Amino acid sequence: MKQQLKLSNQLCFSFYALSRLVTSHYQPLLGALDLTYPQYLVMLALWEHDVLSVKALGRLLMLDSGTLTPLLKRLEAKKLIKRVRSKEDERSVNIHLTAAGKQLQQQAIDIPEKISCSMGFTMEEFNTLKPMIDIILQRHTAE
Amino acid sequence: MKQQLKLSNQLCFSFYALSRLVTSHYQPLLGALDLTYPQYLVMLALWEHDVLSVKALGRLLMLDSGTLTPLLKRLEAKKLIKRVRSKEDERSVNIHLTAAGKQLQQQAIDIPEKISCSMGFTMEEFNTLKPMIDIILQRHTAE
DNA sequence: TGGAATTAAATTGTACACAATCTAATTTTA
DNA sequence: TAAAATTAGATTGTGTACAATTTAATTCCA
Repeated sequence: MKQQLKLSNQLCFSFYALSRLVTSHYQPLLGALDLTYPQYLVMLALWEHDVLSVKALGRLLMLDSGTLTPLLKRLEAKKLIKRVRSKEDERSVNIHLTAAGKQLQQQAIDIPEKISCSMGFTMEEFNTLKPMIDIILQRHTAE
Repeated sequence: MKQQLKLSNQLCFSFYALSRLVTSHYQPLLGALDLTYPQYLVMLALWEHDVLSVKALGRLLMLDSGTLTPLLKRLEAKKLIKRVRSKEDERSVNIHLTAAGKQLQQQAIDIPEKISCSMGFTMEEFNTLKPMIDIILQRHTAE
């Protein structure tokens, strides 16, 4: 196998390994809040937007209803959110935070700093990786 | 939530979204070979090393036996590999390629180029991202 | 040397991911 | 406006991930 093609593979593997490494660093912090990483992402989105349809959540997190529906049911079982079918469009389901869901934000407030610390990101890494990766993501999102 | 802390979150989310985006680009190519992306990674490792213990595979791919054992059973069911308990150490299981497993490499030979093309990676992205991410991975692997 | 500690896989259980399909509601358009 | 097409979620089925535990084999070491 040609060297260049092999390296290209490894870049994709690096993304895959890095994603799992990052998630593993969240685990002890999120475990204390009884959240998984994808559940935390949903909570982050709701803390920012307050109410979101399943479709809007899916667009933000790039996840489909096959992933979100059971995840949202688990968050509802924990009393952090409420799923309310929209009156204007009965196909749509709106996700609301409960009081407990809103309060959880206080316990999550220092997670980003702890993760950054735990991962040991440098300023240079942050400033280089974030824009470069987001450009790649945008290339395949906008159409 | 402070701006800087929020951005740190989003960097981790970018990693998570990018990893899934990359995998989705492999899917149509690997589907033709009846492989998933993690199965393809195992095959890549075996094409390079010929024989590997489950432990060695786990070290290379950063996956544990809870993930690998069922995955390897599926590859064995497809007749691409053989699982052979080691004679020297009966705790260990060595993974061998079958003739079919070796031959599959020919059908996979152009996947890296197609992925690079499909993802639209630039030289600059490749040359910046690969070393930077691998340094982050190494920080948390070596101890 | 023989019991304690360690190690390698396998197993169990929970939670994503995602393709494919289904159902019900809404929009399009002939 | 009524049938066709589209849309939003839910469901089904397969395959990871990974924590926690178990089993069997090996190594340590008192």
